[in-house]
Amino acid sequence: MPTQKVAPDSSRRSETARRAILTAAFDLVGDVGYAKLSIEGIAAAAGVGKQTIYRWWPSKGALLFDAFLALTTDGGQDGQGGALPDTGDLAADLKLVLRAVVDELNDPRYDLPMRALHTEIVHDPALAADYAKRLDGPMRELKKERLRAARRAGQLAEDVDLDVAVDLIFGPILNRWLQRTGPLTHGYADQVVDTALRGLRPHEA
Amino acid sequence: MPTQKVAPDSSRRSETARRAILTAAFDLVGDVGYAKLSIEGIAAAAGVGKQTIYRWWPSKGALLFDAFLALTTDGGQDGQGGALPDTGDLAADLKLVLRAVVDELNDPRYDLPMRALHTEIVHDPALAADYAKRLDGPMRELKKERLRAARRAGQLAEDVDLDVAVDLIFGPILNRWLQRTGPLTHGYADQVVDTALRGLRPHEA
Amino acid sequence: MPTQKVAPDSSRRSETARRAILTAAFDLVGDVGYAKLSIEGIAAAAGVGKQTIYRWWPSKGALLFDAFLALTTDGGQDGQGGALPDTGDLAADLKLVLRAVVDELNDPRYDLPMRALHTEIVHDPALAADYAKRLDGPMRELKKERLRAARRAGQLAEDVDLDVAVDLIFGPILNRWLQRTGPLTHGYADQVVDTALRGLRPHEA
Amino acid sequence: MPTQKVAPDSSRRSETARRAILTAAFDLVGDVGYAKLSIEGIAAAAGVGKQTIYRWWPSKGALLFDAFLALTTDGGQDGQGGALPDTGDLAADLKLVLRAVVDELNDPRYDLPMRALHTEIVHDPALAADYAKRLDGPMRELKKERLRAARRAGQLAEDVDLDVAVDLIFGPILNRWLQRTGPLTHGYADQVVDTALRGLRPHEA
DNA sequence: TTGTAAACGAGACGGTACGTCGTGTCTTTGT
DNA sequence: ACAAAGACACGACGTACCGTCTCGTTTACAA
Repeated sequence: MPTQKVAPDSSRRSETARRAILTAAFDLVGDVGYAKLSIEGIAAAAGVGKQTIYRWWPSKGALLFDAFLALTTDGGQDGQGGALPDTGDLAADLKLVLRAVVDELNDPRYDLPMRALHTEIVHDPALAADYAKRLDGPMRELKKERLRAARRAGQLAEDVDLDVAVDLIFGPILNRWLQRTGPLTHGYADQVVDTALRGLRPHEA
Repeated sequence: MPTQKVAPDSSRRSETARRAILTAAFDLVGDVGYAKLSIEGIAAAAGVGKQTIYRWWPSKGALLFDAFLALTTDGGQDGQGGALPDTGDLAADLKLVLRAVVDELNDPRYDLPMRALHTEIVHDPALAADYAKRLDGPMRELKKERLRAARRAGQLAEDVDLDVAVDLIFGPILNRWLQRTGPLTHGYADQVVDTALRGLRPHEA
Repeated sequence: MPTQKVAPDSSRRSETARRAILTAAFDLVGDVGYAKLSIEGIAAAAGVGKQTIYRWWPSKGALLFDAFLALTTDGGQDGQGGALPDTGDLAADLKLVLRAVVDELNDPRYDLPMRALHTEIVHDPALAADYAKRLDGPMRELKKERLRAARRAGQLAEDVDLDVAVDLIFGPILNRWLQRTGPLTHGYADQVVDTALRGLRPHEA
Repeated sequence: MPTQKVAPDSSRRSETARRAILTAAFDLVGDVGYAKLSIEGIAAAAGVGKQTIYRWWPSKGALLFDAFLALTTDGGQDGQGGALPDTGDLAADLKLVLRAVVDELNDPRYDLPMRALHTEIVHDPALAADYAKRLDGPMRELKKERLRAARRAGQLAEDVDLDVAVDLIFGPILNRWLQRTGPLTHGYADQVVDTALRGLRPHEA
């Protein structure tokens, strides 16, 4: 099997500059926030000419997205081989995952960059599509895979739409984080999982 | 019944200018989008000096919020007397409401302004608090009221946290709208309601 | 002899406000300089509404002029009874006067206000006319009077134009002060008087 | 003879922009006057960004000065080779020069710009120093050179300070122009020269 | 003595310009 | 050919004042 190497945009391209830019972008947005994040600032922080940024990224959002992708997928491999845990207990596994998500969203190191990225996505359909394909898509597939396994194990209704299920489980956490409508805690994560699995209706008998 | 008079911020304040600004802000954000929305532009469109905006609003977000509040609460009374429908059939009622939400989110007249407002809220905790108190809060209360009625009618489990329930029902729609992870249709709204009410687990016998 | 009282512009006019404004204007221009002098600042410093200034003065220059007139003519009466000294020695008398002028121009308390007033005069012909009539005119008359006396005493050529003579004596000092083309000293004043009186040509035998 | 090339402030600097700015500044001040002269207006008239002005000039006065220098020294070379006329008749030569000065000061094309420049010099010591060195200084040297020649020819007293002499001859014209204390005519110029040369005292026998 | 009309302090208003910052493009000068 | 550097035209920022315009509140004259 041939080594699957991601082709660089150009053989001429300076890998040094690329990494410096991505790192600077990620760090800067964490420091100064989304509103004060500027291409100029990123270039200066990266020790790079502005043109080098404009040459390779079409928009601040795209750069932010790449920065995010590069610096979160780096050490751990969230999206590649990282399947969701499967101990057989769906609720427990989901709680584990959701608690991890909650922790990440509460981590100030990721909070600002993720909010920034989120904003760009909200306003840029092209970026949203890219996001759906390269970040949300793979993640969602992993989640659906876990649910499929649960269904096979008889822990999930046959007629449940897996996408809706994923939305039901992960949507509320994201919203509470974005809009700060309440504290984002492990307890809340557990409640969401339990409620989503069980449903809102009274338990029959 | 005493005259219900809203106290103005200042007796000196020009109501004409205030309304012109709010209208211009709302209209402009719909025209040019969030990224190109400028105080300068709003002032020009409103026929107003910039200082008049800076004098009364602390940030672009606050202005946007007020504009949103003033121009959506105006004709219809969303938050005051507008209780959620209660026909006795919880699922049907929720679907009705959610479909209305979907329609609104799909209305290009509201799409851009709402995205803009959302972005400001995401990045400004103070504004988020204001939003929680003045917009989301009352709405949420109405929703919870409907759920309480359903619970009294035995259509809702006694031990369900109402806030979590609201999040479960309304969160997914908001997310799909923001991130464009899929088409925002009546069908999707129905699916969310059904799944949320019934739960993900297999139906017991 | 009836008291020669200057009629106020209006019986309603507040003398308190008027004096506060003139004082504030003079003091402020000395503090912050001409460029940063603002009507708004004067009003604030005087504890007065802006309109009270606009009501009584047509321009910043006019106000500055009045302030100057009021606060320099106050204690000593420069223009009324203050004839130039006449000891019989024209050169000595002129040197005395010129040295006093030099001292005044070197006094930081008067430097900035006078420069400000000068600037307004240079750019505003109407103000220049007013200045010529109310400040420069009387002063010049006094100077010419002294020169007339000198002429009667045979110390001045019969055919000398007195206005030109005054210009010749006082012009150079003013210029050196304004343009800082050299140090403004008593010695310079003496040189100017001597040279002006004697002329540039070689002394005949 | 080596090419005498003035070093630009920076190799990167756009000569086009520089000239456009200087020209626009000079023209604008002539059109709208000193009070209404704005950097913004100059930039617009020059088809240039404001920053390009702020980048290269520390103040409006400095820009005005450069504009003046560039646009008056351009065609004719006022300061370089332009020695004062020397026909042997000092009075006649001085009258010629002074009449030319009078004409220039009366030329509406130069009146407003010169008043503006004068004002900036009066209020800005740094600019005054620059002016003394680059404009007034060379001019004054030419004048003094002519006077030195006259002295050598026995037409000037040996003990006369040449700076004072220059002040005496040129000061009055400048003052009358600035303060409009009288009409600025050739006749006045002649009178000043005659009086300055002859002195105010009676002609001895 | 009491209106009443002005001048007053305060300050909001529509504007203009300020001086700064960031945009995205372009040019210059090394590698 | 790409990169660092940075000038450029442009546009928006948030601030300071402009001169005009109400607002109540004194204040002094006239009824």
